[in-house]
Amino acid sequence: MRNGSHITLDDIAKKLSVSRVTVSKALRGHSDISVEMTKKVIKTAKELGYSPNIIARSLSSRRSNMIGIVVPKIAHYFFSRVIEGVYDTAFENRYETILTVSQENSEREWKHLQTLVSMRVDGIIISISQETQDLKRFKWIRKMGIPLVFVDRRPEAQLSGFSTVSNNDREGAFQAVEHAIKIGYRKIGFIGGNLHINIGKNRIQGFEDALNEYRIPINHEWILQGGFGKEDGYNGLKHFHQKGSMPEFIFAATYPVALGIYEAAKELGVRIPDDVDIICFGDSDVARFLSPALSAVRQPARELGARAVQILLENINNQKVTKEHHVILPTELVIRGTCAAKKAQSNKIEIHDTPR
Amino acid sequence: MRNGSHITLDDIAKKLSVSRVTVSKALRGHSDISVEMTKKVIKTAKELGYSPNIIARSLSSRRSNMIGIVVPKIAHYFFSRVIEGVYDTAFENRYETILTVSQENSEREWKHLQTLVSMRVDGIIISISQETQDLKRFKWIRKMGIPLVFVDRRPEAQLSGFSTVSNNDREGAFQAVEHAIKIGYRKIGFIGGNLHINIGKNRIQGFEDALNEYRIPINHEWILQGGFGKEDGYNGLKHFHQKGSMPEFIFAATYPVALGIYEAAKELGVRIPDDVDIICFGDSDVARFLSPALSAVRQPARELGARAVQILLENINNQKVTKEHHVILPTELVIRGTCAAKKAQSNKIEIHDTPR
DNA sequence: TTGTAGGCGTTATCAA
DNA sequence: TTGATAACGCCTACAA
Repeated sequence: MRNGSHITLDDIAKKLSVSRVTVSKALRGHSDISVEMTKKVIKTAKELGYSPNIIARSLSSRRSNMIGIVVPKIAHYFFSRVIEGVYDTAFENRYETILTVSQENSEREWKHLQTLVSMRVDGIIISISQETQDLKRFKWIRKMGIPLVFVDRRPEAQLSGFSTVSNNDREGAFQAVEHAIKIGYRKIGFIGGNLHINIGKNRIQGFEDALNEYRIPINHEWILQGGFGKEDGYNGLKHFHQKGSMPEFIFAATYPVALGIYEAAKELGVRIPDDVDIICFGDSDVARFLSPALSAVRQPARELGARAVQILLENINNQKVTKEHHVILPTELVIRGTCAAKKAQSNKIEIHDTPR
Repeated sequence: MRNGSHITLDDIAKKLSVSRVTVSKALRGHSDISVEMTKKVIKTAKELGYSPNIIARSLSSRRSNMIGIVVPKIAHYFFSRVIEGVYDTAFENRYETILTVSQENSEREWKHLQTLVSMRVDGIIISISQETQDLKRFKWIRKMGIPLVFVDRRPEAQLSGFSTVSNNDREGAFQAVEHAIKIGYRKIGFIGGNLHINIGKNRIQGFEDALNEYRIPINHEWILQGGFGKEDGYNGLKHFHQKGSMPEFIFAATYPVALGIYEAAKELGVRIPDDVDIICFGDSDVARFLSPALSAVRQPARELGARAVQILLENINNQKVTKEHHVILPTELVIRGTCAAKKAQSNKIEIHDTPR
């Protein structure tokens, strides 16, 4: 908002010697106004370079036509696709999207939520940070009467009154681990996630379910939880290596975790998939160009975002009937270079002598 | 902006039997107000669950504390890093960022710019779409008195009154191609970009300068321009293949272009780097895990965004002295698997029989 | 230290 | 079909 040089409705009204209201209505194509008048108004608005003041409009109409979104990260394939879905869908529905990024920091997330409320967004979409445990903030939002939809990540704890859009995390993880078992792996580990967030909980659930179903004992030394980032994968593999106890196969809770594992493996001279094989939850556009090509549980990221917006808009427009929706989209197992077939020498590599 | 249930300054004022102004000042820590009063106000504000209405504040103060940013793409390593830099820097300066995405579409970009102006953002950062040629929109913004800074992509045509932040595109391209020449390549091609955008112009300029400097004739059949996307790389390589005239080495104008080349190569059975070697402008976090590991001209993407915000804020706060800044950040050549050494058999592969 | 008056640019309501 | 008036919630300037 700058040097007061902006043209206002009054400017147009004066020039045309009509009232401000007439101009306002004409510009919005109100049927009240004569066609002739409308044309005149639009013409001079253009001439004067009129740009409607959305802020004033929002204040007056008590409707901002903005939705807010909070994500943990942005330079991250999954989220950037989700965001894309959100933006495109919102745009199609003439909504502006206010993006905020928590950087996996719970405090920052809280600040962003408060800001979005202060901006009087009409609704909020959120995928929570890996640190977030506090439910108060969501109850507050609910009390404020602002519709909120969770995409992908949400608190695992009981929390009603919000719609959710997510993947079938348990099933996706199950399928991946089942596949690993079927090609012969038995020493199977898990890196990433945590239990207070739905995706962490459900993905490890799928992991355990698969092992149980095939009666494979779970070795808790091979389960490393914490966060969803690259550093978690990196530290995880290093940890296994250091302890001299490496699983043959690792299920990575997210794509960044898998990247971290690639990174550590390279550094340690651990060969993928020969020494440790791997699959992860979450695909990426470059996964098939990686060396080795990374297998993954593909999530319909873009659609996740799109659905979230649709549900949110529905909530916004039917404030009274606001029922909860819980959409679960299926995943798809994509097998590439990793997790393709168990390498012959897998029992050759032993605990104490990680090669290279 | 919802069901009118929001607490306002008046609510707090009434409860405390003071005036609205007192509350407003107290909440903003104005020195006018007694410590005691301030405490009381803050306390009841908290009790009532007060959330300041930023919209009203903006309208009244004629300052939105928002900056707008327009980028061509979001699920794109470079831009997501730029955006990250913008967000973090804006956040540190208590500015909210309104992100819009043109999806490489000039019309959409124009709409977004109008929306940002309508939102009365205090300033705008933009990296233009590959289609954008029209300068009128920028002149309009200038006339509106809204500071605007170009990051990375801007119109190549003469346009004054705006600050710019970019890489040393010519130099970066030059170094990359020079490197290719030094390791022995002579049949060198270029894919991506176009001449009406600075980065397209400068990168090919660097390319040509390098060839000229080393007195290597330029084969225009091996220069393919158009856009900056994956599809351009993909179509580019296919085109070379189809025509039966393949360079030994390709400089890709962007990282997505390189990915497109990888894709096409895989499909066609063209081997990288044996049949065609490659380097691209723009690094990525996974480049070193690609097969083969992709060499690149690294851009300080995050810093680009950060600097743009700094300059923009400076422009916003010194509306009068608003001088143009033109920051050019250096790039860094990162050699990995590709472009590492010329393969011996390079003159074996001939035009008509692209090997398997 | 606190309060009053006026205005920011729109829209909604009701009257002409 | 048009217009006058009163919000919307806050801030600035000035007065008490």
